Amino acid sequence: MSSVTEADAGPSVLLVDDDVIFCQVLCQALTRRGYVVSMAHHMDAALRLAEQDPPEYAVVDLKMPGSSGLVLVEKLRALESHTRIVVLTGYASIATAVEAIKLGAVHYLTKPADADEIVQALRSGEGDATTPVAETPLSVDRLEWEHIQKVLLECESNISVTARRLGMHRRTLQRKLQKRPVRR
Amino acid sequence: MSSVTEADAGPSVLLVDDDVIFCQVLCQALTRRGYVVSMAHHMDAALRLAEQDPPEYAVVDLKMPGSSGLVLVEKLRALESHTRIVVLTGYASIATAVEAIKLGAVHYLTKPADADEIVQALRSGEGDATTPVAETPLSVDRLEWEHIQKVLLECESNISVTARRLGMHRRTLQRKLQKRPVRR
DNA sequence: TGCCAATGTGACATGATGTCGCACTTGTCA
DNA sequence: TGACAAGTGCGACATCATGTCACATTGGCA
Repeated sequence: MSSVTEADAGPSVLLVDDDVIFCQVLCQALTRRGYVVSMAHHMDAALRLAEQDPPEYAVVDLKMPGSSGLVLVEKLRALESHTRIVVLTGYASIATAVEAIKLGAVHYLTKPADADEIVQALRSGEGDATTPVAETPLSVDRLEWEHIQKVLLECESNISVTARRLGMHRRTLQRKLQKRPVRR
Repeated sequence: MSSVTEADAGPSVLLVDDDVIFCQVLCQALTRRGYVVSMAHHMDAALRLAEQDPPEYAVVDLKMPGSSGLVLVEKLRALESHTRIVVLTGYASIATAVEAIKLGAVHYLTKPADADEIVQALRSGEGDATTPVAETPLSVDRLEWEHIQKVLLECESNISVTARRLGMHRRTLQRKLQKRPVRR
């Protein structure tokens, strides 16, 4: 948890991601674009910063030590409902995307995403039904990933319970969760 | 476009999906659960039904002849903002999921999904709480089997094409098809 | 404090998968 | 009719994923 605060005006943005390097790079990119950036690498630190000075924007990762970034989205919104939050994760799933938007995130991006994309997402307006529909169905691997994520969310991220409900071995589930999701 | 309307009370639900068989099966399942179901297989028909009598619930597919189901979500909400809409699609993506929720859908599911899941989604987060929590989700194997069968059908049983679309090796697909009639 | 459930991780036998090759069929087209 | 492209079924084999057992650690609860 560190903070880079400059004296003058510029929209404030809070970065929350346990990947320190990633944070730093993104911090630079945003600073260069005129944002006043603060960073946190886990939930507690993020909350402390936000309580002290609620940011106008926030970029939060889903996979963090301890609890899910979804919880953070909820808390940030509770603290200051005008904060525009973008979820950014390398472990994206439809289940968490739906949840994130319901909790009030303005957008949901998958890593890798460049700074321009992120800025655009932060400022994006309401939805407008123009998103094209995929032309190919999900691959089996992807479908499995989505299903697992869905059940996992229903089980409040309890891996043991999820494994039992899916009729799969806990060890196997763990291994699948560690891997990054396949595209498509 | 047909409609199954019964005289008495029961929450009304509009099914919109160009897959006629799928619609009929789901219609039966919902009717059995006490819903008053009407069906449409493309947007115009759906809108006509909705204008005439806005439903309390709606289940809409994304991939339909003509325009995207997302447009329909928008229009249904414009017609009657209390309609609780669930998007259900075999061509899911994170982008459309985010868009659907922003447009006001209450949930976003990927096919295959069973009737219980759909009902649960329709009611999710509804005022009077009561989230009965799904008992046993489909096993991963079963899900995979259903998905394969669906795509195989779309590919007119062409195993090579299906394998490519599913991102799996043809040999593997063959083996899977030989083995399972699959339980549970 | 001891118990219980959940988690993260290592190790290992076994089964599933990706990959290549080949023979055979079918439909198209010059 | 022959050449050709695409699909199918199946054998073989190296590699990877899975199920299974074990153990240490953590956090809640009585």
